[in-house]
Amino acid sequence: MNRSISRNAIKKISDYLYEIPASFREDMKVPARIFVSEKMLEKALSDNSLWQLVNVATLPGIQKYALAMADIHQGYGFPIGGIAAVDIANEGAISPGGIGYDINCGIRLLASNNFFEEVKPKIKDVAFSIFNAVPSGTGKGGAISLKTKELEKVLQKGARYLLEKGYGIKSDIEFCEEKGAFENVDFTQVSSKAKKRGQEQIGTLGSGNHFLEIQIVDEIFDEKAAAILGLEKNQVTIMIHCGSRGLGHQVCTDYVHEILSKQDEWGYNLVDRQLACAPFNSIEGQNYLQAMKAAANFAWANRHMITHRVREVWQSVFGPDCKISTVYDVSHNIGKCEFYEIDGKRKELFVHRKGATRAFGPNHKDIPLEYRPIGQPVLIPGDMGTASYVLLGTQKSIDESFGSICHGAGRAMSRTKAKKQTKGFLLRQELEEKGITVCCNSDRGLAEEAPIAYKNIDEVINVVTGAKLAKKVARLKPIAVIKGD
DNA sequence: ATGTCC
Repeated sequence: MNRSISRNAIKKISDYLYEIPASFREDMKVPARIFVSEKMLEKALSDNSLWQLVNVATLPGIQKYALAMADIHQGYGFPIGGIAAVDIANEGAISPGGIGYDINCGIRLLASNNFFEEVKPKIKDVAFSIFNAVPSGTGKGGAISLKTKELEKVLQKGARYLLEKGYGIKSDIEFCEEKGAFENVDFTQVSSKAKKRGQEQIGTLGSGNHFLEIQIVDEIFDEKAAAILGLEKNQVTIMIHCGSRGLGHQVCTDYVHEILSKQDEWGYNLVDRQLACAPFNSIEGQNYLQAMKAAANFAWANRHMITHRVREVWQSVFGPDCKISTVYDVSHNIGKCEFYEIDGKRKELFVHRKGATRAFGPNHKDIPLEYRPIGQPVLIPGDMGTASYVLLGTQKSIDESFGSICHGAGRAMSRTKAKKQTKGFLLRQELEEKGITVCCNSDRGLAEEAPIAYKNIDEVINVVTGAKLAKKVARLKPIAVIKGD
């Protein structure tokens, strides 16, 4: 099978948009489009990610385009940094690979009411206290332990259940996508094996690229919007990047297995088995949807509990009057039912976002009232030790990319390659020399996430803002990195 | 991403 795609097959539409026409391969139902610069397109051609994007264009019921952003790289079946929307009423298919193994992996940004000068002298103290209060690393649990019935409440009510139990504050929920939970979720679609894996993992960070950073607001691009989001220059923020841990992973594993066994039954003959999908309206499709929603609720509860722990630590270090508030929480691995205009008709689509962040423009009803005039905050982490961005979604993103943009810098090399090319202890030293406190038990874990293993975040951001899918509000710079091994 | 292979 030829998986390489030649540059000649790709048509330039504008400086930030390229297209592989639907005529490129006979099984494509729609064109594949990638929001990218010429320079970054070269990177995308170096792995199988564009072949995967072409495969996505064959998905039953896919509408308009198979889309990818500049942070595209190879994933399970679907590329990471990709978006696919299918018509629910007209043979649309739901695919676990289009959402990813880490269901509702996402970013939460917290704002403290402290400034850099106040935090600087105590940075090691506060960073290591958070490192101790938020368990991290592969397979790690131990923040709290939930009984089966309690875990089931988390699956049904997400972060809202934890708020009822006395963890966190009401505004944490109000400034979270979906207000911290999908409603009316049938949690019985989550296997007992998945539930068991989740019981010890609420309030834990995980490993890989998951992290918690203490940051300062380094630059403001839009003073008015920043004020509405409660951000000022030199203010200290905390960014949490994690997902649904072993529970979400098990949900994906369970349903990929089930759905794979029925491809023939549904008359699907997909070019890559990793694209395995189910008719959206089939029993299996609906069961996966429910399990996916339950796992998403688990992830929101997870970030909510971490927020609670950070707040406790912050107040113990800087005093009880210090405030930690949730600026926003947004997923970048999720599937959602949303309405879009297709050929002049309003249609309900199921939008797969895999390593892609929702970026709704102003006045959308799903944005908190306070933010509605400016648009939805979009939180984009950079690679370790560089910078992260706060952006706002635009109407153009709704019109051109199903209300979505990128999710981060995107990997430029595999974890194994990164480990070979990097000395973890040197990287630790470099970060410390840049004034960044590093809380990580293993140098190997650091090496996997080395900046050279990632694309340049500024370039990725320039593409989405250049294409006017989002607007810049602020740039955040890390002063402490907390991560698992 | 992930009890990094039931």
